[in-house]
Amino acid sequence: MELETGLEIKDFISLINGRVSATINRHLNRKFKGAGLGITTEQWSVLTCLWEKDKQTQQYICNHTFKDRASITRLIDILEKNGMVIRVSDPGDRRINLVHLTEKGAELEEEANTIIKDSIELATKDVDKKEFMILTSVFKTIIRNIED
Amino acid sequence: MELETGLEIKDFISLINGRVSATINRHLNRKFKGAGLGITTEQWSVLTCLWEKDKQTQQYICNHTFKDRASITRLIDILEKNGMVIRVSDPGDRRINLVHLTEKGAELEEEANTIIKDSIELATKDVDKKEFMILTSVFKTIIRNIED
DNA sequence: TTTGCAAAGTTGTTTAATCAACTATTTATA
DNA sequence: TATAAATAGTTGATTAAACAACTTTGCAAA
Repeated sequence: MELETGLEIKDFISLINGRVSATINRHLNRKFKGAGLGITTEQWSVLTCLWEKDKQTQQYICNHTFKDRASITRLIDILEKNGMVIRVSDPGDRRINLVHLTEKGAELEEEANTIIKDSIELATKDVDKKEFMILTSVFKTIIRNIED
Repeated sequence: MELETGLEIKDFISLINGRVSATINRHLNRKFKGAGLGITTEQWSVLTCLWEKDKQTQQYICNHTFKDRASITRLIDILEKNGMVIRVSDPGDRRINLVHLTEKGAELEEEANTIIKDSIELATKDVDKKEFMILTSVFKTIIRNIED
């Protein structure tokens, strides 16, 4: 099946079914597990927000991870259960939870970043920087075209 | 954080967290739902195998959708429950199920493909064909680098 | 022939995303 | 001030992926 834009539909299917991101995710989750970090890549994406700036609201974490409120509630449930973060109710606005890193959660940063960095370098071996920038810009266009 | 390849780590994060494929998936699932098709994009990816050639084994469907056996078992459970396909045991090798399209399942093809086609054209508006080909080739390289 | 191994599927458990409905709190407005 | 609307977060239901353990069936080598 061919599209009016001249693109082949099957070239789009790995994007639809998320084969590339699923492969990267699987790879990284195995590395995390192998290193005994005790977190998944989804939980890692929450922690990156806090490593950058601790004590954020759940809403802030939603915006920065592109996940919805329900997903963040449940990811933080697990992170809290596993002792990586704690919820602290904001005394100034009691609707708000400020998510605090624990020492255990803070300590993961370095090792997690090393794994991420190594994996990205492995994944993008032989990928030209210019080509990667094109991919990034195509992504932005697609998101702009269809988001919400 | 910068990588040795000169790539920025944050440009890779939307790939890790699958933001683009998740956005496409969400968009398509809403279109399918809006049109009352009664299938998800994951179920659609199974059906595409059968529309191309009916009466395939579950293993064949695994290979062509890049999903694992357990996922295919459950997707076919749902498709069978909803009357889109039926499992028929192969008399020549009783380990094998041949998955048959029902009339209902076969009839979905045209409408589903129209939705897919329209959505892809919307998503790739203003995306240059040459740029899309680069994206496809970068994907192939990444998968080759890290798969299994 | 039997013994063992490979192949095709299934099932249980955990993690996650989506969507809709819900509570609690705060802010705006009439 | 009373009421409505917006914001922050939670919960339930459904669909899905990953992984390991499992059953059944077929095949090959000893």
